[in-house]
Amino acid sequence: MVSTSRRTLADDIVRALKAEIRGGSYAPGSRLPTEAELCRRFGVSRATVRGAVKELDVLGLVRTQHGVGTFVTPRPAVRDGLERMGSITESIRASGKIPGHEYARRTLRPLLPDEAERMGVPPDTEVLELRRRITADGDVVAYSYDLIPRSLLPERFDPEELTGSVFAYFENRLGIHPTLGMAKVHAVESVHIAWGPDAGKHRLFILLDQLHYDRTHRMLAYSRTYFVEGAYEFHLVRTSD
Amino acid sequence: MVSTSRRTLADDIVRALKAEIRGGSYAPGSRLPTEAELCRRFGVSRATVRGAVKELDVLGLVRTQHGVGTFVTPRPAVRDGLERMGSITESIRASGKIPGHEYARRTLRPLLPDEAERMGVPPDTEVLELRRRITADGDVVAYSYDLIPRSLLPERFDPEELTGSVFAYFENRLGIHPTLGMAKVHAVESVHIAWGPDAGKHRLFILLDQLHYDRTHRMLAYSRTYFVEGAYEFHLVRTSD
DNA sequence: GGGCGGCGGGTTGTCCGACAACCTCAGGTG
DNA sequence: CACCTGAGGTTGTCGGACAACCCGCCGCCC
Repeated sequence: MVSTSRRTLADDIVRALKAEIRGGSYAPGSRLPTEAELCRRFGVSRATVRGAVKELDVLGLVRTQHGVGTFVTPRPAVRDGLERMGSITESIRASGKIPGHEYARRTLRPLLPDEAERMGVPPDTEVLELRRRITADGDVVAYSYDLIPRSLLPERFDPEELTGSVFAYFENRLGIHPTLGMAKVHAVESVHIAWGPDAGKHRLFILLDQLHYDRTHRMLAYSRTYFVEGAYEFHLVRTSD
Repeated sequence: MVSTSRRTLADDIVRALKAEIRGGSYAPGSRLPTEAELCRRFGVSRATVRGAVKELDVLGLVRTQHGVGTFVTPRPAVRDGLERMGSITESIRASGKIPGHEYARRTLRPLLPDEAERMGVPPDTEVLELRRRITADGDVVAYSYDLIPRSLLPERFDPEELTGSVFAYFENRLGIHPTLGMAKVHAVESVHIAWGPDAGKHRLFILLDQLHYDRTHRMLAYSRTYFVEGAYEFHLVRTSD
Protein backbone atom coordinates (compact mmCIF):
# COMPACT_ATOMS: atom_id res chain seq x y z
CA MET A 1 0.00 0.00 0.00
CA VAL A 2 1.04 3.55 0.26
CA SER A 3 2.81 3.55 3.58
CA THR A 4 6.34 2.43 3.85
CA SER A 5 6.26 -0.25 6.51
CA ARG A 6 5.79 -3.98 6.38
CA ARG A 7 2.29 -5.05 5.90
CA THR A 8 -0.57 -4.02 8.08
CA LEU A 9 -3.83 -5.82 8.55
CA ALA A 10 -5.58 -3.07 6.68
CA ASP A 11 -3.22 -3.63 3.75
CA ASP A 12 -4.16 -7.27 3.54
CA ILE A 13 -7.82 -6.37 3.44
CA VAL A 14 -7.21 -3.74 0.79
CA ARG A 15 -5.44 -6.29 -1.37
CA ALA A 16 -8.12 -8.88 -0.91
CA LEU A 17 -10.93 -6.49 -1.74
CA LYS A 18 -9.02 -4.99 -4.64
CA ALA A 19 -8.56 -8.42 -6.12
CA GLU A 20 -12.23 -9.23 -5.72
CA ILE A 21 -13.38 -5.95 -7.19
CA ARG A 22 -11.05 -6.10 -10.15
CA GLY A 23 -11.82 -9.75 -10.55
CA GLY A 24 -15.46 -8.88 -10.92
CA SER A 25 -16.79 -10.54 -7.79
CA TYR A 26 -19.00 -7.53 -7.26
CA ALA A 27 -21.10 -6.14 -10.06
CA PRO A 28 -20.20 -2.52 -10.77
CA GLY A 29 -22.48 -0.31 -8.72
CA SER A 30 -23.38 -3.07 -6.30
CA ARG A 31 -22.85 -2.83 -2.57
CA LEU A 32 -19.81 -3.91 -0.76
CA PRO A 33 -20.56 -5.93 2.39
CA THR A 34 -21.19 -3.69 5.38
CA GLU A 35 -18.29 -2.82 7.62
CA ALA A 36 -19.67 -5.11 10.29
CA GLU A 37 -19.74 -8.03 7.87
CA LEU A 38 -16.19 -7.32 6.72
CA CYS A 39 -15.14 -7.28 10.37
CA ARG A 40 -16.55 -10.74 10.89
CA ARG A 41 -15.19 -12.04 7.64
CA PHE A 42 -11.60 -10.83 8.15
CA GLY A 43 -11.68 -11.19 11.92
CA VAL A 44 -10.58 -7.61 12.60
CA SER A 45 -12.04 -4.60 14.30
CA ARG A 46 -14.12 -1.97 12.61
CA ALA A 47 -11.30 0.57 12.84
CA THR A 48 -9.15 -1.63 10.64
CA VAL A 49 -11.90 -2.29 8.17
CA ARG A 50 -12.64 1.41 8.00
CA GLY A 51 -9.01 2.11 7.20
CA ALA A 52 -9.09 -0.34 4.34
CA VAL A 53 -12.38 0.93 2.96
CA LYS A 54 -11.12 4.48 3.25
CA GLU A 55 -8.18 3.60 1.07
CA LEU A 56 -10.38 2.00 -1.55
CA ASP A 57 -12.53 5.11 -1.42
CA VAL A 58 -9.62 7.47 -2.02
CA LEU A 59 -8.33 5.19 -4.74
CA GLY A 60 -11.71 5.51 -6.41
CA LEU A 61 -12.60 1.83 -6.36
CA VAL A 62 -15.58 2.28 -4.07
CA ARG A 63 -17.73 5.10 -2.85
CA THR A 64 -19.11 5.39 0.65
CA GLN A 65 -22.44 6.96 1.48
CA HIS A 66 -23.22 7.94 5.00
CA GLY A 67 -26.16 5.98 6.29
CA VAL A 68 -26.49 3.91 3.15
CA GLY A 69 -23.48 1.78 2.43
CA THR A 70 -20.41 1.57 0.28
CA PHE A 71 -20.68 0.77 -3.40
CA VAL A 72 -18.30 -0.41 -6.05
CA THR A 73 -17.83 2.48 -8.46
CA PRO A 74 -19.07 1.70 -11.93
CA ARG A 75 -15.81 1.98 -13.77
CA PRO A 76 -15.79 2.99 -17.40
CA ALA A 77 -14.46 0.35 -19.74
CA VAL A 78 -10.83 1.36 -19.57
CA ARG A 79 -9.44 0.84 -16.14
CA ASP A 80 -5.85 1.96 -16.20
CA GLY A 81 -4.25 4.42 -18.47
CA LEU A 82 -1.06 6.28 -19.02
CA GLU A 83 -1.21 7.70 -15.51
CA ARG A 84 -0.59 4.23 -14.18
CA MET A 85 2.99 3.22 -13.92
CA GLY A 86 3.59 -0.07 -15.52
CA SER A 87 5.55 -2.13 -17.94
CA ILE A 88 4.86 -1.50 -21.60
CA THR A 89 5.51 -5.15 -22.11
CA GLU A 90 2.79 -5.99 -19.66
CA SER A 91 0.22 -3.77 -21.32
CA ILE A 92 1.03 -5.28 -24.70
CA ARG A 93 0.49 -8.72 -23.28
CA ALA A 94 -2.75 -7.53 -21.71
CA SER A 95 -4.01 -6.54 -25.14
CA GLY A 96 -3.52 -10.12 -26.29
CA LYS A 97 -0.38 -9.59 -28.32
CA ILE A 98 3.09 -10.98 -27.84
CA PRO A 99 5.72 -8.44 -26.79
CA GLY A 100 9.28 -8.47 -28.00
CA HIS A 101 12.47 -6.56 -27.36
CA GLU A 102 15.33 -5.95 -29.76
CA TYR A 103 18.39 -4.36 -28.28
CA ALA A 104 20.67 -2.24 -30.43
CA ARG A 105 22.96 -0.98 -27.71
CA ARG A 106 23.90 -1.94 -24.16
CA THR A 107 26.93 0.04 -23.11
CA LEU A 108 28.36 1.52 -19.93
CA ARG A 109 29.53 5.10 -20.16
CA PRO A 110 29.88 8.22 -17.99
CA LEU A 111 27.03 10.67 -17.99
CA LEU A 112 27.18 13.91 -19.98
CA PRO A 113 26.74 17.12 -17.98
CA ASP A 114 23.31 18.04 -19.39
CA GLU A 115 22.02 14.52 -18.82
CA ALA A 116 23.26 14.61 -15.24
CA GLU A 117 21.41 17.83 -14.63
CA ARG A 118 18.22 16.45 -16.12
CA MET A 119 18.52 13.37 -13.93
CA GLY A 120 19.53 15.22 -10.79
CA VAL A 121 22.65 13.13 -10.16
CA PRO A 122 26.37 14.00 -9.94
CA PRO A 123 27.95 14.75 -13.33
CA ASP A 124 30.45 11.90 -13.27
CA THR A 125 27.92 9.16 -12.66
CA GLU A 126 28.37 6.04 -14.74
CA VAL A 127 25.29 4.78 -16.51
CA LEU A 128 24.10 1.94 -18.65
CA GLU A 129 22.80 3.18 -21.97
CA LEU A 130 20.17 1.15 -23.74
CA ARG A 131 18.68 1.45 -27.18
CA ARG A 132 15.94 -0.90 -28.10
CA ARG A 133 12.75 -1.45 -30.00
CA ILE A 134 9.62 -2.80 -28.41
CA THR A 135 7.37 -4.87 -30.59
CA ALA A 136 3.89 -6.38 -30.43
CA ASP A 137 3.31 -9.44 -32.58
CA GLY A 138 6.44 -8.41 -34.44
CA ASP A 139 5.32 -4.88 -35.24
CA VAL A 140 7.30 -2.04 -33.78
CA VAL A 141 5.37 -0.20 -31.12
CA ALA A 142 8.04 2.02 -29.64
CA TYR A 143 11.68 3.03 -29.88
CA SER A 144 13.20 3.49 -26.47
CA TYR A 145 16.34 5.07 -25.13
CA ASP A 146 17.22 4.51 -21.48
CA LEU A 147 19.89 5.53 -19.02
CA ILE A 148 20.29 3.56 -15.80
CA PRO A 149 22.80 4.45 -13.06
CA ARG A 150 25.55 1.85 -12.80
CA SER A 151 25.20 1.91 -9.01
CA LEU A 152 21.84 0.19 -9.19
CA LEU A 153 23.19 -2.75 -11.14
CA PRO A 154 24.86 -5.81 -9.62
CA GLU A 155 28.59 -5.70 -8.92
CA ARG A 156 29.29 -8.16 -11.67
CA PHE A 157 26.93 -7.04 -14.38
CA ASP A 158 26.88 -8.55 -17.83
CA PRO A 159 24.93 -6.39 -20.31
CA GLU A 160 23.96 -9.53 -22.18
CA GLU A 161 21.73 -10.68 -19.36
CA LEU A 162 19.39 -7.78 -20.04
CA THR A 163 17.23 -9.18 -22.77
CA GLY A 164 13.59 -8.39 -22.14
CA SER A 165 11.61 -5.82 -20.26
CA VAL A 166 13.65 -3.35 -18.24
CA PHE A 167 10.75 -3.10 -15.86
CA ALA A 168 10.79 -6.85 -15.26
CA TYR A 169 14.56 -6.77 -14.80
CA PHE A 170 14.21 -4.16 -12.07
CA GLU A 171 11.48 -6.10 -10.33
CA ASN A 172 12.80 -9.64 -10.57
CA ARG A 173 16.59 -9.38 -10.72
CA LEU A 174 17.26 -6.27 -8.67
CA GLY A 175 14.28 -6.31 -6.33
CA ILE A 176 13.64 -2.67 -7.20
CA HIS A 177 10.09 -1.53 -7.69
CA PRO A 178 9.55 1.54 -9.84
CA THR A 179 6.48 3.25 -8.43
CA LEU A 180 6.72 6.83 -9.64
CA GLY A 181 7.33 8.35 -13.03
CA MET A 182 7.58 11.98 -13.96
CA ALA A 183 7.04 12.38 -17.66
CA LYS A 184 6.88 15.12 -20.19
CA VAL A 185 4.74 14.39 -23.23
CA HIS A 186 5.56 15.60 -26.71
CA ALA A 187 4.48 15.06 -30.26
CA VAL A 188 7.48 14.41 -32.46
CA GLU A 189 7.85 14.22 -36.18
CA SER A 190 11.14 12.94 -37.45
CA VAL A 191 12.58 10.36 -39.82
CA HIS A 192 15.67 9.90 -37.69
CA ILE A 193 14.16 8.07 -34.77
CA ALA A 194 13.13 4.80 -36.31
CA TRP A 195 15.92 2.38 -37.08
CA GLY A 196 16.26 -1.18 -38.21
CA PRO A 197 14.01 -2.67 -40.88
CA ASP A 198 11.42 0.04 -40.39
CA ALA A 199 13.84 2.96 -40.57
CA GLY A 200 12.11 5.93 -42.13
CA LYS A 201 8.78 4.16 -42.22
CA HIS A 202 7.59 5.68 -38.97
CA ARG A 203 7.89 9.40 -38.55
CA LEU A 204 5.14 10.48 -36.13
CA PHE A 205 5.61 9.65 -32.46
CA ILE A 206 4.39 10.39 -28.99
CA LEU A 207 7.44 10.98 -26.86
CA LEU A 208 7.44 10.16 -23.16
CA ASP A 209 10.43 11.91 -21.66
CA GLN A 210 10.48 10.33 -18.27
CA LEU A 211 12.29 10.01 -14.96
CA HIS A 212 11.60 6.89 -12.91
CA TYR A 213 11.72 6.67 -9.14
CA ASP A 214 10.99 4.13 -6.47
CA ARG A 215 8.87 4.92 -3.47
CA THR A 216 11.75 6.47 -1.58
CA HIS A 217 12.29 8.86 -4.50
CA ARG A 218 15.50 7.22 -5.50
CA MET A 219 16.17 7.93 -9.16
CA LEU A 220 16.08 4.70 -11.13
CA ALA A 221 16.24 5.62 -14.76
CA TYR A 222 15.87 8.28 -17.36
CA SER A 223 14.10 7.18 -20.47
CA ARG A 224 12.88 8.61 -23.72
CA THR A 225 10.33 6.38 -25.31
CA TYR A 226 9.04 7.18 -28.78
CA PHE A 227 5.70 5.49 -29.31
CA VAL A 228 4.74 5.00 -32.91
CA GLU A 229 1.57 7.00 -33.44
CA GLY A 230 -1.31 4.64 -34.04
CA ALA A 231 0.50 1.51 -32.91
CA TYR A 232 -0.22 1.94 -29.24
CA GLU A 233 -3.48 2.95 -27.60
CA PHE A 234 -2.80 5.75 -25.21
CA HIS A 235 -5.43 6.08 -22.52
CA LEU A 236 -5.39 8.54 -19.71
CA VAL A 237 -7.69 8.76 -16.74
CA ARG A 238 -7.80 12.23 -15.29
CA THR A 239 -9.27 13.06 -11.92
CA SER A 240 -9.76 15.97 -9.60
CA ASP A 241 -10.89 16.19 -6.02
CA MET B 1 -13.31 14.90 -1.51
CA VAL B 2 -13.77 11.38 -2.63
CA SER B 3 -16.91 10.36 -0.84
CA THR B 4 -20.19 11.53 -2.11
CA SER B 5 -21.89 13.07 0.87
CA ARG B 6 -21.83 16.58 2.25
CA ARG B 7 -18.80 17.37 4.20
CA THR B 8 -17.45 15.26 6.96
CA LEU B 9 -15.19 16.41 9.74
CA ALA B 10 -12.41 14.35 8.23
CA ASP B 11 -12.91 16.23 4.96
CA ASP B 12 -12.39 19.55 6.63
CA ILE B 13 -9.18 18.34 8.20
CA VAL B 14 -7.98 16.95 4.88
CA ARG B 15 -8.58 20.30 3.23
CA ALA B 16 -6.88 22.23 5.97
CA LEU B 17 -3.82 20.02 5.96
CA LYS B 18 -3.70 19.91 2.17
CA ALA B 19 -3.68 23.68 2.06
CA GLU B 20 -0.92 23.88 4.62
CA ILE B 21 1.21 21.25 2.94
CA ARG B 22 0.81 22.74 -0.51
CA GLY B 23 1.27 26.18 0.93
CA GLY B 24 4.62 25.11 2.27
CA SER B 25 3.86 25.33 5.97
CA TYR B 26 5.77 22.11 6.45
CA ALA B 27 9.18 21.63 4.93
CA PRO B 28 9.23 18.63 2.58
CA GLY B 29 10.28 15.60 4.56
CA SER B 30 9.41 17.16 7.89
CA ARG B 31 7.01 15.64 10.35
CA LEU B 32 3.36 16.29 10.49
CA PRO B 33 2.08 16.92 14.03
CA THR B 34 1.25 13.68 15.82
CA GLU B 35 -2.27 12.37 15.65
CA ALA B 36 -2.80 13.35 19.27
CA GLU B 37 -1.79 16.92 18.55
CA LEU B 38 -4.06 17.09 15.53
CA CYS B 39 -6.89 15.81 17.72
CA ARG B 40 -6.39 18.66 20.13
CA ARG B 41 -5.95 21.21 17.40
CA PHE B 42 -9.07 20.31 15.45
CA GLY B 43 -11.05 19.24 18.47
CA VAL B 44 -11.93 15.82 17.09
CA SER B 45 -11.31 12.24 18.05
CA ARG B 46 -8.37 10.21 16.91
CA ALA B 47 -10.58 8.11 14.64
CA THR B 48 -11.42 11.19 12.64
CA VAL B 49 -7.84 12.38 12.46
CA ARG B 50 -6.73 8.96 11.38
CA GLY B 51 -9.28 9.00 8.57
CA ALA B 52 -7.92 12.31 7.33
CA VAL B 53 -4.28 11.28 7.58
CA LYS B 54 -5.11 8.03 5.83
CA GLU B 55 -6.51 9.97 2.91
CA LEU B 56 -3.43 12.17 2.69
CA ASP B 57 -1.36 9.01 2.79
CA VAL B 58 -3.22 7.37 -0.06
CA LEU B 59 -3.08 10.61 -2.01
CA GLY B 60 0.67 10.55 -1.58
CA LEU B 61 0.97 13.82 0.29
CA VAL B 62 2.30 12.24 3.45
CA ARG B 63 3.74 8.94 4.48
CA THR B 64 3.09 7.25 7.79
CA GLN B 65 5.64 5.13 9.62
CA HIS B 66 4.52 2.83 12.36
CA GLY B 67 6.03 3.90 15.63
CA VAL B 68 7.77 6.92 14.19
CA GLY B 69 5.39 9.50 12.82
CA THR B 70 3.95 10.78 9.60
CA PHE B 71 6.03 12.87 7.24
CA VAL B 72 5.15 15.06 4.31
CA THR B 73 6.55 13.43 1.20
CA PRO B 74 9.32 15.32 -0.51
CA ARG B 75 7.57 16.09 -3.75
CA PRO B 76 9.48 16.43 -6.96
CA ALA B 77 9.34 19.89 -8.49
CA VAL B 78 6.31 19.30 -10.64
CA ARG B 79 3.26 18.75 -8.55
CA ASP B 80 0.37 18.12 -10.86
CA GLY B 81 0.40 16.93 -14.37
CA LEU B 82 -1.82 15.83 -17.14
CA GLU B 83 -3.36 13.16 -14.97
CA ARG B 84 -4.95 15.88 -12.92
CA MET B 85 -8.26 17.09 -14.19
CA GLY B 86 -8.29 20.81 -14.43
CA SER B 87 -8.95 23.85 -16.48
CA ILE B 88 -6.43 24.58 -19.19
CA THR B 89 -7.12 28.22 -18.49
CA GLU B 90 -6.15 27.72 -14.90
CA SER B 91 -2.87 26.03 -15.71
CA ILE B 92 -1.99 28.82 -18.12
CA ARG B 93 -2.64 31.34 -15.43
CA ALA B 94 -0.55 29.28 -13.02
CA SER B 95 2.39 29.56 -15.38
CA GLY B 96 2.19 33.33 -15.12
CA LYS B 97 0.59 33.98 -18.49
CA ILE B 98 -2.75 35.48 -19.37
CA PRO B 99 -5.23 33.04 -20.90
CA GLY B 100 -7.63 33.98 -23.65
CA HIS B 101 -10.47 32.33 -25.54
CA GLU B 102 -11.60 33.04 -29.08
CA TYR B 103 -14.79 31.35 -30.15
CA ALA B 104 -15.38 30.52 -33.77
CA ARG B 105 -18.59 28.58 -33.35
CA ARG B 106 -21.30 28.19 -30.75
CA THR B 107 -24.22 26.34 -32.27
CA LEU B 108 -26.91 23.93 -31.16
CA ARG B 109 -27.41 20.88 -33.33
CA PRO B 110 -28.45 17.23 -33.06
CA LEU B 111 -25.78 14.64 -32.57
CA LEU B 112 -24.52 12.47 -35.41
CA PRO B 113 -24.80 8.71 -34.89
CA ASP B 114 -21.08 8.04 -34.56
CA GLU B 115 -20.66 10.89 -32.10
CA ALA B 116 -23.54 9.55 -30.03
CA GLU B 117 -21.95 6.14 -29.87
CA ARG B 118 -18.63 7.59 -28.82
CA MET B 119 -20.33 9.62 -26.10
CA GLY B 120 -22.61 6.84 -24.94
CA VAL B 121 -25.82 8.84 -25.27
CA PRO B 122 -29.01 8.41 -27.35
CA PRO B 123 -28.52 9.21 -31.05
CA ASP B 124 -30.98 12.08 -31.21
CA THR B 125 -29.44 14.08 -28.34
CA GLU B 126 -29.10 17.77 -28.95
CA VAL B 127 -25.71 19.25 -28.23
CA LEU B 128 -23.90 22.54 -28.15
CA GLU B 129 -20.96 22.54 -30.51
CA LEU B 130 -18.01 24.76 -29.73
CA ARG B 131 -14.97 25.65 -31.72
CA ARG B 132 -12.42 27.84 -30.09
CA ARG B 133 -8.79 28.72 -29.71
CA ILE B 134 -7.10 28.97 -26.34
CA THR B 135 -4.28 31.46 -26.06
CA ALA B 136 -1.59 32.37 -23.55
CA ASP B 137 -0.33 35.92 -23.73
CA GLY B 138 -1.92 36.09 -27.16
CA ASP B 139 -0.16 33.02 -28.56
CA VAL B 140 -2.30 30.09 -29.57
CA VAL B 141 -1.81 27.14 -27.23
CA ALA B 142 -4.61 24.86 -28.33
CA TYR B 143 -7.45 24.43 -30.76
CA SER B 144 -10.45 22.88 -29.12
CA TYR B 145 -13.62 21.28 -30.34
CA ASP B 146 -16.31 20.48 -27.78
CA LEU B 147 -19.74 18.89 -27.66
CA ILE B 148 -21.97 19.50 -24.65
CA PRO B 149 -25.42 17.92 -24.20
CA ARG B 150 -28.17 20.53 -24.40
CA SER B 151 -29.81 18.98 -21.34
CA LEU B 152 -27.04 20.23 -19.08
CA LEU B 153 -27.51 23.83 -20.13
CA PRO B 154 -30.05 26.25 -18.64
CA GLU B 155 -33.58 26.31 -20.06
CA ARG B 156 -33.01 29.72 -21.57
CA PHE B 157 -29.49 29.45 -22.87
CA ASP B 158 -27.82 32.16 -24.88
CA PRO B 159 -24.66 30.91 -26.59
CA GLU B 160 -23.23 34.40 -26.32
CA GLU B 161 -22.90 34.10 -22.57
CA LEU B 162 -20.25 31.41 -23.01
CA THR B 163 -17.17 33.52 -23.46
CA GLY B 164 -14.30 32.14 -21.39
CA SER B 165 -13.30 28.81 -19.98
CA VAL B 166 -15.82 26.02 -20.43
CA PHE B 167 -14.56 24.53 -17.19
CA ALA B 168 -15.30 27.73 -15.31
CA TYR B 169 -18.74 27.92 -16.93
CA PHE B 170 -19.56 24.45 -15.67
CA GLU B 171 -18.36 25.22 -12.18
CA ASN B 172 -19.72 28.70 -11.67
CA ARG B 173 -22.83 28.96 -13.82
CA LEU B 174 -24.12 25.42 -13.80
CA GLY B 175 -22.80 24.19 -10.48
CA ILE B 176 -21.41 21.13 -12.22
CA HIS B 177 -18.01 19.86 -11.22
CA PRO B 178 -16.13 17.81 -13.80
CA THR B 179 -14.06 15.36 -11.82
CA LEU B 180 -13.24 12.57 -14.22
CA GLY B 181 -11.85 12.55 -17.70
CA MET B 182 -11.18 9.60 -19.96
CA ALA B 183 -8.76 10.61 -22.66
CA LYS B 184 -7.01 9.06 -25.60
CA VAL B 185 -3.71 10.65 -26.51
CA HIS B 186 -2.48 10.99 -30.08
CA ALA B 187 0.20 12.74 -32.01
CA VAL B 188 -1.29 14.54 -34.99
CA GLU B 189 0.31 16.18 -37.95
CA SER B 190 -1.99 18.24 -40.13
CA VAL B 191 -2.26 21.66 -41.67
CA HIS B 192 -6.05 21.62 -41.47
CA ILE B 193 -6.48 22.00 -37.74
CA ALA B 194 -5.19 25.50 -37.13
CA TRP B 195 -7.46 28.31 -38.22
CA GLY B 196 -7.54 32.06 -37.90
CA PRO B 197 -4.43 34.17 -38.18
CA ASP B 198 -2.16 31.21 -37.52
CA ALA B 199 -3.80 28.89 -40.04
CA GLY B 200 -1.19 26.59 -41.49
CA LYS B 201 1.48 27.85 -39.16
CA HIS B 202 0.98 25.05 -36.65
CA ARG B 203 0.96 21.53 -37.94
CA LEU B 204 2.16 19.31 -35.06
CA PHE B 205 -0.23 18.67 -32.19
CA ILE B 206 -0.90 16.53 -29.19
CA LEU B 207 -4.52 15.51 -29.37
CA LEU B 208 -6.50 14.81 -26.22
CA ASP B 209 -9.62 12.98 -27.28
CA GLN B 210 -11.58 13.13 -24.10
CA LEU B 211 -14.86 12.35 -22.38
CA HIS B 212 -15.71 14.33 -19.27
CA TYR B 213 -17.77 13.10 -16.34
CA ASP B 214 -18.79 14.34 -12.94
CA ARG B 215 -18.44 12.22 -9.86
CA THR B 216 -21.70 10.43 -10.49
CA HIS B 217 -20.40 9.39 -13.92
CA ARG B 218 -22.81 11.67 -15.71
CA MET B 219 -21.41 12.47 -19.14
CA LEU B 220 -20.67 16.18 -19.35
CA ALA B 221 -18.83 16.76 -22.57
CA TYR B 222 -16.86 15.27 -25.40
CA SER B 223 -13.89 17.28 -26.44
CA ARG B 224 -11.01 17.08 -28.85
CA THR B 225 -8.28 19.45 -27.88
CA TYR B 226 -5.30 19.90 -30.19
CA PHE B 227 -2.39 21.28 -28.21
CA VAL B 228 0.22 23.01 -30.29
CA GLU B 229 3.43 21.04 -29.82
CA GLY B 230 5.91 23.10 -27.88
CA ALA B 231 3.45 25.73 -26.75
CA TYR B 232 2.22 23.83 -23.73
CA GLU B 233 4.27 21.92 -21.19
CA PHE B 234 2.77 18.50 -20.77
CA HIS B 235 3.64 16.86 -17.52
CA LEU B 236 2.44 13.53 -16.34
CA VAL B 237 2.88 11.92 -12.97
CA ARG B 238 2.61 8.17 -13.13
CA THR B 239 2.22 5.95 -10.12
CA SER B 240 1.76 2.34 -9.19
CA ASP B 241 0.96 0.64 -5.93
C1' DG C 1 36.99 3.38 26.23
C1' DG C 2 34.02 0.99 23.21
C1' DG C 3 30.44 -2.07 22.08
C1' DC C 4 26.28 -4.27 23.32
C1' DG C 5 21.73 -4.83 25.31
C1' DG C 6 17.84 -3.50 27.75
C1' DC C 7 14.68 -0.13 29.02
C1' DG C 8 11.48 3.67 28.69
C1' DG C 9 9.06 7.11 26.29
C1' DG C 10 6.80 8.48 22.13
C1' DT C 11 4.09 7.31 17.92
C1' DT C 12 1.20 4.71 14.89
C1' DG C 13 -1.75 0.31 14.37
C1' DT C 14 -5.61 -2.21 16.28
C1' DC C 15 -9.30 -3.34 19.40
C1' DC C 16 -13.74 -2.58 21.91
C1' DG C 17 -18.07 -0.43 22.89
C1' DA C 18 -21.06 3.25 22.32
C1' DC C 19 -23.64 6.98 20.31
C1' DA C 20 -24.71 10.47 16.55
C1' DA C 21 -25.98 11.47 11.86
C1' DC C 22 -27.99 9.84 7.98
C1' DC C 23 -30.74 7.06 4.58
C1' DT C 24 -34.50 3.87 3.33
C1' DC C 25 -38.85 2.09 3.56
C1' DA C 26 -43.03 0.58 5.52
C1' DG C 27 -47.02 2.05 7.73
C1' DG C 28 -50.10 5.38 9.51
C1' DT C 29 -52.66 9.79 9.00
C1' DG C 30 -54.94 13.61 6.98
C1' DC D 1 -53.09 10.49 -2.91
C1' DA D 2 -49.67 13.27 -0.41
C1' DC D 3 -47.41 13.78 3.81
C1' DC D 4 -45.57 12.56 8.22
C1' DT D 5 -43.60 9.32 11.50
C1' DG D 6 -41.02 5.81 13.18
C1' DA D 7 -38.02 1.66 13.12
C1' DG D 8 -34.12 -0.41 11.46
C1' DG D 9 -29.79 -0.48 9.18
C1' DT D 10 -25.37 1.83 7.84
C1' DT D 11 -21.60 4.99 8.04
C1' DG D 12 -19.37 8.88 10.88
C1' DT D 13 -17.45 10.12 15.31
C1' DC D 14 -16.25 9.57 20.08
C1' DG D 15 -13.42 7.84 24.14
C1' DG D 16 -10.32 4.83 26.17
C1' DA D 17 -7.18 1.13 26.05
C1' DC D 18 -3.51 -1.91 24.56
C1' DA D 19 -0.17 -3.82 20.98
C1' DA D 20 3.59 -3.15 17.79
C1' DC D 21 7.17 -0.47 16.57
C1' DC D 22 11.10 2.97 16.53
C1' DC D 23 14.50 5.75 18.72
C1' DG D 24 17.67 7.33 22.03
C1' DC D 25 19.49 6.95 26.64
C1' DC D 26 21.90 4.55 30.09
C1' DG D 27 24.22 1.01 32.29
C1' DC D 28 26.58 -3.26 31.90
C1' DC D 29 30.20 -6.07 30.21
C1' DC D 30 34.33 -7.02 27.71
